[in-house]
Amino acid sequence: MPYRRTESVVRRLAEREQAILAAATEMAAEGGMSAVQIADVAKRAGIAAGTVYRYFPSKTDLVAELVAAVAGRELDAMKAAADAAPGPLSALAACIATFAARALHGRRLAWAVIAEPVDAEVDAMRLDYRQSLAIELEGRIRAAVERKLLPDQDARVAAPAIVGALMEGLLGPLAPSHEGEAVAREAVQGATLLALRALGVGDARARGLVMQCVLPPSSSSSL
Amino acid sequence: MPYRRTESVVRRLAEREQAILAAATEMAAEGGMSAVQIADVAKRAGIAAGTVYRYFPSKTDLVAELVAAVAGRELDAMKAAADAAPGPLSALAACIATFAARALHGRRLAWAVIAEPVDAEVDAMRLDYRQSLAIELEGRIRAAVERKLLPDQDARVAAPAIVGALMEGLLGPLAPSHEGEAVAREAVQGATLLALRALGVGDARARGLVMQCVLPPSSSSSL
DNA sequence: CTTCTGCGTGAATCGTCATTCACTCATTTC
DNA sequence: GAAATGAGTGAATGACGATTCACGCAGAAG
Repeated sequence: MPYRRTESVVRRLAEREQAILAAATEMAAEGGMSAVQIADVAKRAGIAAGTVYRYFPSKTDLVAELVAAVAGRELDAMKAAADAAPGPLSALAACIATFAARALHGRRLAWAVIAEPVDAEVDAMRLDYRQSLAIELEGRIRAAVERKLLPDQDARVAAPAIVGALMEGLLGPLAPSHEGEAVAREAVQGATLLALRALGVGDARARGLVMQCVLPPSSSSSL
Repeated sequence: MPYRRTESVVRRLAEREQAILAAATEMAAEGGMSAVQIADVAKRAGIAAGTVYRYFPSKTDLVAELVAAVAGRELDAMKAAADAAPGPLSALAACIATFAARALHGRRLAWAVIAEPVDAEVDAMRLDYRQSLAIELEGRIRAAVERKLLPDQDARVAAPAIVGALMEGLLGPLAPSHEGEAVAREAVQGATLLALRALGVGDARARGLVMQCVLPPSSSSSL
């Protein structure tokens, strides 16, 4: 009978794979993408460098899974928040506020996953995330435009622009530090307000929407 | 008498320095920052790799000068456009439209200089540019807020957010291709409109401002 | 014309990481 | 328990680029 993996071995292998992924994610969250180095990831996961290659064919694949995992969580959160909203505009607001709040909470990781410099191959994976983000927003924008809740506009341009505004305003190196919880909340509200106005929601209406948005507690972290 | 550089030699040296800078800028414009490699830059400038180091102590310094040169031109253009405008809001609109139009024209270079991934040291230089951009906008926003032409807001957040929105909407990898002159113009107008609305200018008013903005001809390229 | 300074050269060097591989050891099979 | 399988190891390898340097040569000084 050929060699077969015992269940306990299978579990250990799966755990180890998760440990590697987790270690890589932590490295990214702490030091950005450039800190994700095989030797360091391996050390943090408590294994040898070569072992990483028993689980991931290349660093690119590892990073791709990392990005996919983080992106999936974030997109799910956005969709959930939006789908729970009463109308198209509220959904849009919820979507934006959720992204903003969660991104701000796991700031460095969000930046690493969405915008930080890496090599071309990894970049392709990140594009997927950005695209998913943009597409999610795009759909919500289109829905609102169709019902005349927003002025006519090209959602193809608007969606990425909103993503860019939030990234740069909240995450980018120029963004203020957002230390305390209160400050962070304010920043998220300000950014959301700005984004809604950008789409053509009037200032007063936008303020109302922002206030209605129960900001997701930072509990379900993006880490 | 000690060795002295003849005037003709001085000129040649200066020309060569410019040639290196120009070559580096072209490489960045064509292939992004990662294409700025000493060996290639040297080849394009018609010199040997080692020679580059007679003019720039390190690659970082070379890139820094590159960024500074491009940034200076762009900032000047923005300031000129804004200062020629009749009022604070027009100035803001002109500023944004000018940045958008010029960035779109030299798309790849603008992206390379402002947002593309590089190493930490080079990044510091780029921060300066982004900061200058943001500060320029920030001042204009503050001026408009003071005169009650815009709703109260934190210009520290708004300015970078606008830069981010323009970058991501017009330059980023997700942005549509903007082939023809007409399409590009439309994209710039759309982005400017979005930016103005983001700051709290009403949709109608914003459209008027955009229309008034005589978009700078693509003549004074950013290359 | 001779000597001297210093620019230009580009092959060699150095550093940084990802990736590989010959080997050891734990687990499985019989 | 012995043989077979494959997981884990980590030093060695390789690739990629920036940076250096000893040498040849053009132009400057006298």
